[in-house]
Amino acid sequence: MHLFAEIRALVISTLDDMAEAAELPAGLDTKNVTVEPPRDAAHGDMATNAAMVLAKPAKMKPRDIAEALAARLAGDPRVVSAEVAGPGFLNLRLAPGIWADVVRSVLAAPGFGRSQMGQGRKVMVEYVSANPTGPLHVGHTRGAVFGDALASLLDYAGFDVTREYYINDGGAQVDVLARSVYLRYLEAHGQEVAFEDGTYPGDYLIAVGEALKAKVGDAFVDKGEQFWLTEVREFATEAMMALIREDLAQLGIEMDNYFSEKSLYDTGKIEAAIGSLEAKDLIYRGVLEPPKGKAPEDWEPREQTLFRATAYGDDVDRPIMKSDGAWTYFAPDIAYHYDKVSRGFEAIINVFGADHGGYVKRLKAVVAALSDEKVSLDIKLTQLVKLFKNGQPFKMSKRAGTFVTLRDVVKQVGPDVTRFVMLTRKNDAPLDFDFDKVLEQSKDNPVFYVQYAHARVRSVLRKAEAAGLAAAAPRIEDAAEIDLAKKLAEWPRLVEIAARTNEPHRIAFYLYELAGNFHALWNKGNDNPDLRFFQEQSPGATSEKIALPEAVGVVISAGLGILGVTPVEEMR
RNA sequence: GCACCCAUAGCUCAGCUGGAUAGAGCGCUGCCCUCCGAAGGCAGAGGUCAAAGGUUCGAAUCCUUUUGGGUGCGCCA
Repeated sequence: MHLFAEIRALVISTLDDMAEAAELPAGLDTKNVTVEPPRDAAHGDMATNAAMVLAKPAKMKPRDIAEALAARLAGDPRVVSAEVAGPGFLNLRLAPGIWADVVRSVLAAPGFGRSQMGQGRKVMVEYVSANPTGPLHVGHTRGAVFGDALASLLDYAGFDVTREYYINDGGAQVDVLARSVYLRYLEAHGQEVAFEDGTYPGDYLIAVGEALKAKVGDAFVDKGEQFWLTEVREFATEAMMALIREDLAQLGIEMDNYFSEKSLYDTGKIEAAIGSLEAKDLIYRGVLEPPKGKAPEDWEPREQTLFRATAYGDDVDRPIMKSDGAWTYFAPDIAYHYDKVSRGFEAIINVFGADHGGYVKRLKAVVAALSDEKVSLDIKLTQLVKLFKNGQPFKMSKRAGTFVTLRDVVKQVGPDVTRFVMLTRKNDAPLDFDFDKVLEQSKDNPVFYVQYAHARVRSVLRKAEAAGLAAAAPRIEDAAEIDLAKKLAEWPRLVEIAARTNEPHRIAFYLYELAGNFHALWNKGNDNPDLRFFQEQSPGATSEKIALPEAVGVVISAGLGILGVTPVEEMR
């Protein structure tokens, strides 16, 4: 039951009736007609802007349309009253029984709030995609959680979602990794080594060096790079990816696919992708202007092979081949997105760190060009995470060895808290993460507040179960009960808004509000025993009362499920 | 120099394909809590939505310009 969709459908069909009866011109576009909860509860249960949206194309006064619409809507059994207000809003009051219907439908079948808006369309969410050169750190954590929750959200909204990780194993940085592992390997053989600039000195490679020794013995000792680089690179990359998969597993993240950049080279895939662009006359040889104001001291004009990105909204054309004839990093990116498009995804979403903002336009240009603008690409940038401990900023430094890994965070606060907190901000807003505050048990900690509401629900239901009682037809009468049921009715609508905007944080904020309404009702029960869910004297009344909290529990678990957070049965 | 993101209450932040008197938490002020569901509750004050123009029946939301902060900018991925 999607109450807002139902009432909107009622409004639209009523408008059609009016057109039929010549009260409105025929063929009006109703796509901008909305039915939404009014900001002020005094305005009723729902409001529609139909009259204002249609006034101009119908060449009528908004109030005239609104009044005619109101007269017809009032005939529907679900509508108690329809009043014209303000500039032409139509405020609807719904039959009191409707809130009990909402609660009943939450309990009637699993999946209340699941949407078909995706219609099974294939969408890819690419996220994390960290270089395979070390463990994931906090910055990656946010992208990982965001991408994963977004993927779940889209799945919940009826899309066919693929979660994918792009392994940057084709560039120079995996050579650096290989050399670093080689040094650890020599170390494992008892040699003294020095980590120069441009190598990774992290301790996490010690075990990899030892594992390499266990595998190949002394075969590579004191040999030139040409003897070992390829093999060590492969060995090291695999070791890093194993590490990263474990990191992701700590957060409950499981990718559907890991896509290797290296697999694009020497297989003709890059050539095929570039060829596709060439066929559209989007590849040419040319010379770029130097960027102004950046003072490139060694700038010299140079002819390069370029992709005509400006044809699709980018600021400049982008080089795809170096002067030595090798591909630039951008070429495999083109091939990778060519591959995504050819796998039949209708929508592609990439989750990047905010420092990759500069690539947004060129990638959009690539996808638009490759798909003839048929495939949409949305790039979500996640902003920085600032760490705090007891309110004090916590500085990260690789050099000082104080950089915080994903594993550190999960170890300290657990996967559920990590995930929820990472989603309590919009993706493009910076996030403060305080190791102490996120564990605080108080109202200003959303994680606790939402979990506490769920725990209270479970506690009530356990108590009822122990007394042999189950939920019966709900009675929703008190204002606090109605507010809570109304909030439940908003859930399907909220899911669709969140999915349409690719913004899973809206789920977290909704859950906080839902928990707030639930706690408010609970608190009212403190003063007014009639509002308690468990009625000591009356099993029948208890059965009627517990339907509402049970429904709240269902929606909270569904919402937390999207966020990847486990709902708790009790607090600690 | 250019591009992208951001700017909302003292603080941290929400704000729906543009909707009515812009919301929440913290902090602040006042009241309530011997017991019954207080790891609290209720109520209140607090705003030039960075600034100025524009679009429209209607703008925090869309467009332009300006200011302030962040990120990035040809043979590094």
